[in-house]
Amino acid sequence: MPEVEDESIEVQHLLAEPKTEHVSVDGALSLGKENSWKHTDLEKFSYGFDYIMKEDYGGFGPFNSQEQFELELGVLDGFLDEIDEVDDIHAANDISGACKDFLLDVELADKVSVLDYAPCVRSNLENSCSESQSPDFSGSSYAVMVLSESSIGTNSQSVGKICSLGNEVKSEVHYSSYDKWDTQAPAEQSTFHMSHDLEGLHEFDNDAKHLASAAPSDADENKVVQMGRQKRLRKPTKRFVEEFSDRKSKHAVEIEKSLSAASKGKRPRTGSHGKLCHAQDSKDRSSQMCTQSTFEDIEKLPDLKRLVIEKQRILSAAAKNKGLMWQERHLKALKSASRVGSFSETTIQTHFESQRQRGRPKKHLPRLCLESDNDDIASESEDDCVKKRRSKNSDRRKHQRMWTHPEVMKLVDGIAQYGTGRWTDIKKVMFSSSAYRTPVDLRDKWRNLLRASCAHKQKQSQIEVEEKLKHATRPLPKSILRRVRELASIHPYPRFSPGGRYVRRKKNAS
DNA sequence: TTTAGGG
DNA sequence: CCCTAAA
Repeated sequence: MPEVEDESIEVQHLLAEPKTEHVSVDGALSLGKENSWKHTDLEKFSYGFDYIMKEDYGGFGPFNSQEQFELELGVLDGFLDEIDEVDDIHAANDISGACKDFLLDVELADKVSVLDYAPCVRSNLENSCSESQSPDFSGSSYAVMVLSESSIGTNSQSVGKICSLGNEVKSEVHYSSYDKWDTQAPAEQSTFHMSHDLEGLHEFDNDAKHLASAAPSDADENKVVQMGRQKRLRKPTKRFVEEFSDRKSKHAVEIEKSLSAASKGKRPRTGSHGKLCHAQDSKDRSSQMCTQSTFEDIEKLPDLKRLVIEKQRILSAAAKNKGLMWQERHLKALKSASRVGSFSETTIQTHFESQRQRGRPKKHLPRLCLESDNDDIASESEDDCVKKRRSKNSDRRKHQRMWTHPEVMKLVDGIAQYGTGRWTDIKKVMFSSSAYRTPVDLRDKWRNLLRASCAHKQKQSQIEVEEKLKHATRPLPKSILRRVRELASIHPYPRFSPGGRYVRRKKNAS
């Protein structure tokens, strides 16, 4: 066990070394987040990562031997699975961003990491970006992860593609993967996922050709060719499916809000919107086609599988929509941040932080201009907007972000320093790095803290309170509570009486 | 724009 | 967390 830990730390260190606080490949990949990485896997991973960075971006490099070829494929065996294990597959979106940010940091620090792959990555990323930029994949950052797989046995080779053009980074990762789903499925069912020459995915043919030309033996070539032919989407893991469908409604609401906001013209519209429109639209077509093609076969499938497919359909819809709020929310931060570097920094950091907070919705594919979802049916989308606007009022509590204890402590410190009433200052000083905490948020949180501390103060129902705290996901430590109470007496918040009870000002006070 | 207060 | 009013 200590061995595993050591390795984990080492890998984390290597990957995240340039800037541990904000950006880390480890954060994006969720490496080390779970202990599932075995010692050997870690070794493989670090080697494979290195190799990919050096050779595999933009296509397979030459292989010295059959063994090496297979090794490199095997090296990343857990790669996709890990991404799947991350709370959602859109973590992939951040991988490229993380890479880029990582590179920027490496450059800035003028420090070459131990792996010494940074320059290589950069050039290859750029090459890849400019080379394979196709109409279907142009636009701002989003990610596509698709797997194709040979039909031979259970050892499958897959190609994952990660595009993030918005970050001016496009990366490709080739790996092999053992697809549990297919091995569980009877032979005749395993074809249900096959998609037939999807336009949006035509780049896979290119990948396959890369592979084919690089593959040392005929056997591999065969595999590779089949790979290209039998393009299919990887089915999301069960966990992914469940989480996604759980959040689906929430994201729908988010979109509604953004839509109405955009229609009101209150939200800033920048050039990136247009880009996004294009990219998202293209992606929508791809995913639509994917889902359609899977849908065609739905009749033939058993009920269980039909259910899964239906879920998948919902997922793709949700996936398309999830980025909207992300984009809107980050627009402010992006505007104030410097153009290139800070972009990925902000996004990555946000993603990283959200990763640490279980149960919180993650930020996802940037996605705007839903109206363009159905180019053919413009009127329908208008109707949708109306419907959404109508149901919008149902719940206003959207994109909430759980307050972590460190955050609470920062807030308390800030109040101790500035007192209540200077929330903007506190925000600037204590929460400068977290764009998602507005001064209003801080104030609201302080109000809640006061309430909590006051409730704790009242002895009568202390048992009840403690019960509640137990049930709470993150009960406030007594130390924090105590500080809040101290601070409350030093910096009395206007509407709270000294006694601690929340006093509402009478509206008709004369 | 920021803060206060209500929902 | 969201919204509005007021400063």
